[in-house]
Amino acid sequence: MSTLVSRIERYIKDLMAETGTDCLELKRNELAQVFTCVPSQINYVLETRFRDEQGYHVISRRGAGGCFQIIRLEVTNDDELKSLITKISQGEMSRQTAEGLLSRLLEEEFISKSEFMLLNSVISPGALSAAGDKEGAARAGIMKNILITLLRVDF
Amino acid sequence: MSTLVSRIERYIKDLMAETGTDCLELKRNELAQVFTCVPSQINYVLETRFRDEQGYHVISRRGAGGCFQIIRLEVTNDDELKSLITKISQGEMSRQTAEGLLSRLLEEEFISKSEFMLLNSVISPGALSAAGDKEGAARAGIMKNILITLLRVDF
DNA sequence: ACAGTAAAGGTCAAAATAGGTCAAAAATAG
DNA sequence: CTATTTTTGACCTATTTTGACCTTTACTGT
Repeated sequence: MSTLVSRIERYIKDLMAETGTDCLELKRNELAQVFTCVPSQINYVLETRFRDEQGYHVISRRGAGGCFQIIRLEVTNDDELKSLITKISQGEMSRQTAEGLLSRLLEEEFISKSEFMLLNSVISPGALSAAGDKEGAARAGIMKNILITLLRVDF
Repeated sequence: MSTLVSRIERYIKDLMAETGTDCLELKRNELAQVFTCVPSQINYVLETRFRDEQGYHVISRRGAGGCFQIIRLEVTNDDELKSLITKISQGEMSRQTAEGLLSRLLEEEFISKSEFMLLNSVISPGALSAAGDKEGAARAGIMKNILITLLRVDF
Protein backbone atom coordinates (compact mmCIF):
# COMPACT_ATOMS: atom_id res chain seq x y z
CA MET A 1 0.00 0.00 0.00
CA SER A 2 1.16 3.50 -0.76
CA THR A 3 2.50 5.53 2.11
CA LEU A 4 0.62 8.22 3.94
CA VAL A 5 2.96 10.89 2.63
CA SER A 6 2.32 9.91 -0.97
CA ARG A 7 -1.44 9.73 -0.50
CA ILE A 8 -1.47 13.24 0.94
CA GLU A 9 0.76 14.41 -1.89
CA ARG A 10 -1.62 12.88 -4.42
CA TYR A 11 -4.62 14.44 -2.69
CA ILE A 12 -3.14 17.94 -2.84
CA LYS A 13 -2.03 17.64 -6.45
CA ASP A 14 -5.39 16.27 -7.53
CA LEU A 15 -7.12 19.09 -5.72
CA MET A 16 -5.01 21.62 -7.60
CA ALA A 17 -5.75 19.91 -10.90
CA GLU A 18 -9.48 19.67 -10.24
CA THR A 19 -9.93 23.24 -9.12
CA GLY A 20 -7.63 24.39 -11.89
CA THR A 21 -5.93 26.82 -9.55
CA ASP A 22 -2.24 27.45 -9.16
CA CYS A 23 -2.63 28.58 -5.61
CA LEU A 24 -4.35 26.37 -3.09
CA GLU A 25 -5.20 27.44 0.44
CA LEU A 26 -5.55 24.76 3.09
CA LYS A 27 -5.71 24.34 6.84
CA ARG A 28 -3.10 22.09 8.35
CA ASN A 29 -5.34 20.69 11.07
CA GLU A 30 -8.25 19.96 8.75
CA LEU A 31 -6.02 18.19 6.29
CA ALA A 32 -4.52 16.17 9.11
CA GLN A 33 -8.02 15.17 10.20
CA VAL A 34 -8.92 14.01 6.70
CA PHE A 35 -6.02 11.57 6.85
CA THR A 36 -6.30 10.89 10.57
CA CYS A 37 -2.71 11.75 11.21
CA VAL A 38 -0.69 14.15 13.33
CA PRO A 39 -0.53 17.72 11.98
CA SER A 40 3.22 17.64 11.64
CA GLN A 41 2.80 14.93 9.03
CA ILE A 42 1.52 17.70 6.78
CA ASN A 43 4.74 19.61 7.26
CA TYR A 44 6.66 16.53 6.27
CA VAL A 45 4.67 16.28 3.06
CA LEU A 46 5.28 19.93 2.25
CA GLU A 47 8.98 19.69 3.02
CA THR A 48 9.60 16.59 0.97
CA ARG A 49 7.15 16.98 -1.91
CA PHE A 50 6.44 20.67 -2.39
CA ARG A 51 9.84 22.30 -2.21
CA ASP A 52 10.79 25.27 -4.37
CA GLU A 53 13.09 23.14 -6.51
CA GLN A 54 10.19 20.80 -7.08
CA GLY A 55 8.10 23.55 -8.59
CA TYR A 56 6.02 24.57 -5.64
CA HIS A 57 6.27 27.24 -2.98
CA VAL A 58 4.57 27.23 0.39
CA ILE A 59 3.58 30.24 2.47
CA SER A 60 1.91 29.95 5.82
CA ARG A 61 0.27 32.09 8.45
CA ARG A 62 0.11 31.11 12.13
CA GLY A 63 -2.34 32.05 14.82
CA ALA A 64 -6.11 32.06 14.85
CA GLY A 65 -7.34 31.87 11.27
CA GLY A 66 -3.99 30.47 10.23
CA CYS A 67 -3.54 28.39 7.09
CA PHE A 68 -1.02 27.67 4.36
CA GLN A 69 -0.89 28.25 0.62
CA ILE A 70 0.73 26.06 -1.96
CA ILE A 71 1.72 27.96 -5.08
CA ARG A 72 2.71 26.25 -8.30
CA LEU A 73 5.80 27.52 -10.08
CA GLU A 74 6.80 27.39 -13.73
CA VAL A 75 10.08 25.65 -13.14
CA THR A 76 9.26 22.12 -14.05
CA ASN A 77 11.50 22.22 -17.10
CA ASP A 78 13.96 24.93 -16.21
CA ASP A 79 16.85 23.30 -14.43
CA GLU A 80 18.92 26.44 -14.48
CA LEU A 81 16.39 28.35 -12.41
CA LYS A 82 15.86 25.42 -10.12
CA SER A 83 19.51 25.17 -9.24
CA LEU A 84 19.76 28.95 -9.01
CA ILE A 85 17.04 28.99 -6.37
CA THR A 86 18.70 26.18 -4.51
CA LYS A 87 22.07 27.90 -4.65
CA ILE A 88 20.71 31.23 -3.53
CA SER A 89 18.82 29.84 -0.60
CA GLN A 90 21.97 28.66 1.05
CA GLY A 91 24.49 31.39 1.68
CA GLU A 92 24.90 35.08 1.07
CA MET A 93 24.77 37.41 -1.90
CA SER A 94 26.65 40.63 -2.56
CA ARG A 95 25.02 43.78 -3.75
CA GLN A 96 26.84 43.48 -7.08
CA THR A 97 25.75 39.94 -7.74
CA ALA A 98 22.17 40.77 -6.87
CA GLU A 99 22.17 43.81 -9.12
CA GLY A 100 23.67 41.74 -11.90
CA LEU A 101 20.88 39.24 -11.56
CA LEU A 102 18.25 41.98 -11.60
CA SER A 103 19.84 43.50 -14.71
CA ARG A 104 19.60 40.19 -16.44
CA LEU A 105 15.97 39.86 -15.46
CA LEU A 106 15.41 43.33 -16.93
CA GLU A 107 17.22 42.52 -20.15
CA GLU A 108 15.24 39.35 -20.62
CA GLU A 109 12.08 41.29 -19.85
CA PHE A 110 11.04 39.28 -16.83
CA ILE A 111 10.70 42.61 -15.05
CA SER A 112 9.98 46.15 -16.21
CA LYS A 113 12.20 49.18 -15.78
CA SER A 114 10.21 50.46 -12.82
CA GLU A 115 10.20 47.03 -11.20
CA PHE A 116 13.94 46.96 -11.67
CA MET A 117 14.34 50.32 -9.95
CA LEU A 118 12.14 49.35 -7.03
CA LEU A 119 13.80 46.00 -6.53
CA ASN A 120 17.20 47.56 -6.86
CA SER A 121 16.43 50.02 -4.11
CA VAL A 122 15.34 47.14 -1.93
CA ILE A 123 18.64 45.26 -2.13
CA SER A 124 20.80 48.34 -1.66
CA PRO A 125 23.05 48.58 1.39
CA GLY A 126 21.00 51.58 2.45
CA ALA A 127 17.95 49.40 2.80
CA LEU A 128 19.67 46.42 4.36
CA SER A 129 22.34 47.93 6.59
CA ALA A 130 19.99 47.45 9.51
CA ALA A 131 20.51 43.72 9.10
CA GLY A 132 24.11 44.17 10.24
CA ASP A 133 26.26 41.13 9.59
CA LYS A 134 23.22 39.36 8.16
CA GLU A 135 23.00 41.75 5.23
CA GLY A 136 24.30 39.29 2.66
CA ALA A 137 22.00 36.54 3.87
CA ALA A 138 19.01 38.85 3.86
CA ARG A 139 19.81 39.91 0.29
CA ALA A 140 19.98 36.29 -0.78
CA GLY A 141 16.62 35.61 0.84
CA ILE A 142 15.13 38.59 -0.96
CA MET A 143 16.49 37.58 -4.35
CA LYS A 144 15.19 34.07 -3.86
CA ASN A 145 11.70 35.32 -3.18
CA ILE A 146 11.81 37.63 -6.17
CA LEU A 147 12.62 34.69 -8.40
CA ILE A 148 9.90 32.57 -6.84
CA THR A 149 7.33 35.29 -7.35
CA LEU A 150 8.36 35.74 -10.97
CA LEU A 151 7.98 32.02 -11.49
CA ARG A 152 4.42 31.89 -10.21
CA VAL A 153 2.27 30.38 -12.90
CA ASP A 154 -0.40 33.02 -12.50
CA PHE A 155 1.93 35.99 -12.13
CA MET B 1 -13.09 31.39 6.77
CA SER B 2 -11.68 34.84 7.18
CA THR B 3 -11.07 36.11 10.66
CA LEU B 4 -13.15 38.63 12.53
CA VAL B 5 -10.35 41.16 12.42
CA SER B 6 -10.11 40.99 8.64
CA ARG B 7 -13.87 41.23 8.19
CA ILE B 8 -13.98 44.36 10.32
CA GLU B 9 -11.01 45.79 8.42
CA ARG B 10 -12.80 45.15 5.13
CA TYR B 11 -16.02 46.68 6.43
CA ILE B 12 -14.26 49.90 7.40
CA LYS B 13 -12.31 50.17 4.16
CA ASP B 14 -15.39 49.48 2.07
CA LEU B 15 -17.31 52.09 4.02
CA MET B 16 -14.60 54.63 3.29
CA ALA B 17 -14.59 53.74 -0.37
CA GLU B 18 -18.36 53.87 -0.68
CA THR B 19 -18.77 57.18 1.04
CA GLY B 20 -15.76 58.49 -0.84
CA THR B 21 -14.51 60.26 2.22
CA ASP B 22 -11.07 60.38 3.77
CA CYS B 23 -12.39 60.70 7.27
CA LEU B 24 -14.79 58.26 8.80
CA GLU B 25 -16.42 58.72 12.19
CA LEU B 26 -17.59 55.63 14.01
CA LYS B 27 -18.72 54.52 17.44
CA ARG B 28 -16.73 51.72 18.98
CA ASN B 29 -19.67 50.08 20.73
CA GLU B 30 -21.97 50.23 17.73
CA LEU B 31 -19.35 48.70 15.49
CA ALA B 32 -18.76 45.98 18.05
CA GLN B 33 -22.48 45.26 18.07
CA VAL B 34 -22.59 44.95 14.30
CA PHE B 35 -20.01 42.18 14.52
CA THR B 36 -21.26 40.78 17.84
CA CYS B 37 -17.88 41.05 19.46
CA VAL B 38 -16.28 42.70 22.46
CA PRO B 39 -15.49 46.40 21.99
CA SER B 40 -11.78 45.89 22.50
CA GLN B 41 -11.77 43.84 19.32
CA ILE B 42 -12.22 47.15 17.52
CA ASN B 43 -9.08 48.50 19.15
CA TYR B 44 -7.22 45.46 17.95
CA VAL B 45 -8.35 46.12 14.39
CA LEU B 46 -7.25 49.74 14.58
CA GLU B 47 -3.88 48.87 16.08
CA THR B 48 -3.04 46.18 13.59
CA ARG B 49 -4.63 47.51 10.40
CA PHE B 50 -4.91 51.28 10.59
CA ARG B 51 -1.56 52.46 11.90
CA ASP B 52 0.14 55.63 10.70
CA GLU B 53 2.73 53.53 8.89
CA GLN B 54 -0.11 51.94 6.96
CA GLY B 55 -1.36 55.29 5.76
CA TYR B 56 -4.14 55.85 8.25
CA HIS B 57 -4.44 57.86 11.43
CA VAL B 58 -6.88 57.31 14.26
CA ILE B 59 -8.18 59.92 16.69
CA SER B 60 -10.65 59.17 19.43
CA ARG B 61 -12.70 60.96 22.00
CA ARG B 62 -13.82 59.28 25.21
CA GLY B 63 -16.74 60.00 27.44
CA ALA B 64 -20.42 60.27 26.69
CA GLY B 65 -20.88 60.91 22.99
CA GLY B 66 -17.39 59.60 22.38
CA CYS B 67 -16.34 58.11 19.08
CA PHE B 68 -13.30 57.61 16.89
CA GLN B 69 -12.22 58.93 13.52
CA ILE B 70 -10.15 57.10 10.95
CA ILE B 71 -8.32 59.41 8.61
CA ARG B 72 -6.70 58.28 5.39
CA LEU B 73 -3.36 60.00 5.15
CA GLU B 74 -2.48 61.80 1.95
CA VAL B 75 0.57 59.94 0.75
CA THR B 76 1.25 62.49 -1.96
CA ASN B 77 1.54 65.28 0.52
CA ASP B 78 5.24 65.92 0.91
CA ASP B 79 5.15 66.75 4.59
CA GLU B 80 3.07 63.76 5.55
CA LEU B 81 5.24 61.54 3.41
CA LYS B 82 8.41 62.79 5.02
CA SER B 83 7.09 62.30 8.51
CA LEU B 84 5.95 58.84 7.47
CA ILE B 85 9.45 58.03 6.25
CA THR B 86 10.94 59.41 9.44
CA LYS B 87 8.61 57.33 11.53
CA ILE B 88 9.39 54.21 9.55
CA SER B 89 13.15 54.59 9.59
CA GLN B 90 13.42 54.67 13.34
CA GLY B 91 12.42 51.29 14.69
CA GLU B 92 11.04 48.09 13.31
CA MET B 93 8.14 47.12 11.14
CA SER B 94 6.05 43.96 11.20
CA ARG B 95 5.17 42.09 8.04
CA GLN B 96 1.54 42.93 8.48
CA THR B 97 2.19 46.64 8.84
CA ALA B 98 4.42 46.66 5.79
CA GLU B 99 1.84 44.77 3.78
CA GLY B 100 -0.76 47.31 4.87
CA LEU B 101 1.34 50.13 3.50
CA LEU B 102 1.97 48.31 0.23
CA SER B 103 -1.77 47.69 -0.14
CA ARG B 104 -2.31 51.35 0.35
CA LEU B 105 0.25 52.22 -2.33
CA LEU B 106 -1.51 49.78 -4.64
CA GLU B 107 -4.90 51.33 -3.96
CA GLU B 108 -3.49 54.76 -4.73
CA GLU B 109 -1.96 53.33 -7.89
CA PHE B 110 1.56 54.30 -6.98
CA ILE B 111 2.46 50.72 -7.73
CA SER B 112 0.97 48.10 -10.04
CA LYS B 113 -0.38 44.72 -9.04
CA SER B 114 2.79 42.95 -10.11
CA GLU B 115 4.96 45.46 -8.31
CA PHE B 116 2.84 44.85 -5.26
CA MET B 117 3.37 41.11 -5.50
CA LEU B 118 7.10 41.47 -5.96
CA LEU B 119 7.53 43.94 -3.12
CA ASN B 120 5.27 41.91 -0.90
CA SER B 121 7.38 38.82 -1.44
CA VAL B 122 10.45 40.86 -0.60
CA ILE B 123 9.20 41.87 2.84
CA SER B 124 7.87 38.43 3.72
CA PRO B 125 9.33 36.47 6.63
CA GLY B 126 10.43 33.91 4.08
CA ALA B 127 12.73 36.50 2.54
CA LEU B 128 13.93 38.18 5.70
CA SER B 129 14.12 35.42 8.27
CA ALA B 130 17.83 35.21 7.52
CA ALA B 131 18.17 38.59 9.22
CA GLY B 132 17.31 36.94 12.54
CA ASP B 133 16.44 39.43 15.24
CA LYS B 134 17.11 42.24 12.80
CA GLU B 135 14.17 41.22 10.63
CA GLY B 136 11.91 44.06 11.70
CA ALA B 137 14.65 46.64 11.28
CA ALA B 138 15.56 45.31 7.85
CA ARG B 139 11.93 45.47 6.80
CA ALA B 140 11.72 49.06 7.94
CA GLY B 141 14.84 49.91 5.95
CA ILE B 142 13.36 48.29 2.88
CA MET B 143 10.04 50.08 3.17
CA LYS B 144 11.84 53.37 3.62
CA ASN B 145 13.81 52.87 0.41
CA ILE B 146 10.71 51.82 -1.46
CA LEU B 147 8.99 55.06 -0.53
CA ILE B 148 12.00 57.16 -1.39
CA THR B 149 12.43 55.53 -4.78
CA LEU B 150 8.78 55.49 -5.59
CA LEU B 151 8.00 59.04 -4.71
CA ARG B 152 11.40 60.47 -5.53
CA VAL B 153 11.80 62.43 -2.36
CA ASP B 154 15.15 63.67 -1.19
CA PHE B 155 15.86 62.43 2.25
C1' DA C 1 -21.03 75.99 40.42
C1' DC C 2 -20.53 71.06 42.05
C1' DA C 3 -20.83 66.37 42.99
C1' DG C 4 -22.44 62.29 41.34
C1' DT C 5 -23.60 59.21 37.72
C1' DA C 6 -23.94 57.36 33.18
C1' DA C 7 -21.83 56.83 28.84
C1' DA C 8 -18.26 56.36 26.06
C1' DG C 9 -13.53 54.67 24.87
C1' DG C 10 -8.62 52.50 26.48
C1' DT C 11 -5.33 48.97 28.38
C1' DC C 12 -3.46 44.83 29.21
C1' DA C 13 -2.98 40.21 29.97
C1' DA C 14 -5.01 35.60 29.64
C1' DA C 15 -7.22 32.18 26.72
C1' DA C 16 -8.09 30.25 22.38
C1' DT C 17 -6.63 28.99 17.89
C1' DA C 18 -3.29 27.55 14.46
C1' DG C 19 0.92 26.48 12.47
C1' DG C 20 6.34 25.10 13.16
C1' DT C 21 10.41 22.43 14.91
C1' DC C 22 12.96 18.78 16.12
C1' DA C 23 14.27 14.49 17.48
C1' DA C 24 12.99 9.83 18.69
C1' DA C 25 10.67 5.67 17.14
C1' DA C 26 9.04 2.79 13.51
C1' DA C 27 9.00 1.12 9.00
C1' DT C 28 11.19 0.18 4.70
C1' DA C 29 14.78 -0.31 1.19
C1' DG C 30 19.23 -1.89 -0.15
C1' DC D 1 22.19 -5.36 9.10
C1' DT D 2 22.49 -0.63 7.90
C1' DA D 3 20.83 3.52 5.91
C1' DT D 4 17.08 6.09 4.56
C1' DT D 5 12.44 7.48 4.75
C1' DT D 6 8.25 7.93 7.21
C1' DT D 7 5.50 8.53 11.31
C1' DT D 8 4.60 10.38 15.84
C1' DG D 9 4.58 13.39 19.72
C1' DA D 10 6.31 16.79 22.96
C1' DC D 11 7.22 21.46 23.03
C1' DC D 12 7.47 26.29 20.63
C1' DT D 13 5.84 30.54 18.33
C1' DA D 14 2.46 33.70 16.27
C1' DT D 15 -2.11 35.85 15.81
C1' DT D 16 -6.65 36.54 17.23
C1' DT D 17 -10.32 36.83 20.62
C1' DT D 18 -12.18 37.84 25.11
C1' DG D 19 -12.88 40.00 29.50
C1' DA D 20 -11.80 42.40 33.74
C1' DC D 21 -10.58 46.76 35.15
C1' DC D 22 -9.31 51.89 34.15
C1' DT D 23 -9.93 56.74 32.35
C1' DT D 24 -12.28 60.55 30.23
C1' DT D 25 -16.28 63.39 29.22
C1' DA D 26 -21.08 64.84 29.30
C1' DC D 27 -25.18 65.39 31.69
C1' DT D 28 -28.19 65.93 35.90
C1' DG D 29 -30.12 67.50 40.04
C1' DT D 30 -29.23 70.47 43.86
